[in-house]
Amino acid sequence: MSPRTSPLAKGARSKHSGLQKSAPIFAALGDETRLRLIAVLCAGGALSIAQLTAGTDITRQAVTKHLQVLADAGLVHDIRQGRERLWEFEPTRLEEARRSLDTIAQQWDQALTRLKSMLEQ
Amino acid sequence: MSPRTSPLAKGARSKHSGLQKSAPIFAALGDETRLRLIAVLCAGGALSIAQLTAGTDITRQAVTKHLQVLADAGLVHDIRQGRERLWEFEPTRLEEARRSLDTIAQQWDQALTRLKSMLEQ
DNA sequence: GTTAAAGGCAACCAAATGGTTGCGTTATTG
DNA sequence: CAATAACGCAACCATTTGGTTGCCTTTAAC
Repeated sequence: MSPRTSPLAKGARSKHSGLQKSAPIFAALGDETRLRLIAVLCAGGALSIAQLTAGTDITRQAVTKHLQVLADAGLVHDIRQGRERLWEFEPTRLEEARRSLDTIAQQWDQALTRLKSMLEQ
Repeated sequence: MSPRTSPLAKGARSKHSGLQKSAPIFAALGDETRLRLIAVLCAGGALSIAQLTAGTDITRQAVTKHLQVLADAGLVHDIRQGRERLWEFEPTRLEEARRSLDTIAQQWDQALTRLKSMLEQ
């Protein structure tokens, strides 16, 4: 039997190298509170920390931390304005994440197509 | 001044309720190793734990744990076969995640459109 | 029927995460 | 200028996470 080549070997891995870059974006999206913040921000424009905290059951500090995580992932950015700090949604990185999921879905479809054509022979 | 209603209040939140459901999926995707596993699985069909471990610098146990996380999120499933346990990609939940990102992007576009039309008046 | 491969279980570990509280700073507002 | 609103900083905490090691079980191969 020919020794099965490992699918995760360096060579094979480099083909998918674009994907791993978006792991931090997904990680930032992988929290209910942060998803809620994103949803609110992308619907309502620039909001202050106090505004974003009102109506939640967590502390302002917790919200600040979540916003920082989102900012590190490039999903939001802040605008200093007087004694307030307004936060705004940033769509660029989200598009990256969308393209990543599209890539995966495409590869899956291709694999299915290949499998199908092999079965038809 | 009318008291600014909190954007995260229960009423406003229920409008976006579909989103929070996909937080666990994003969390599962939010790790480089797991993204790599997904990429390999969606390209190569069903693979065993040993195969998935070969070529990585982490332990078989670590891979097992990652696969379990992906399975909990519904992104992969396993097939017992003899002494092996084959893992396969499951596209359903990934589609959910895609739709979530689409929803966010849509809402952002709508917000921009509204803003634009307000500025034009 | 041994031997070796594939995997499961469980304990353990360090670091990251999600959250809190307390207190200090900056900027409005009256 | 005094009061207060909005925020920053830092310490602290429990839990989760990503990973390891050691050992046991199951299954295939010879």
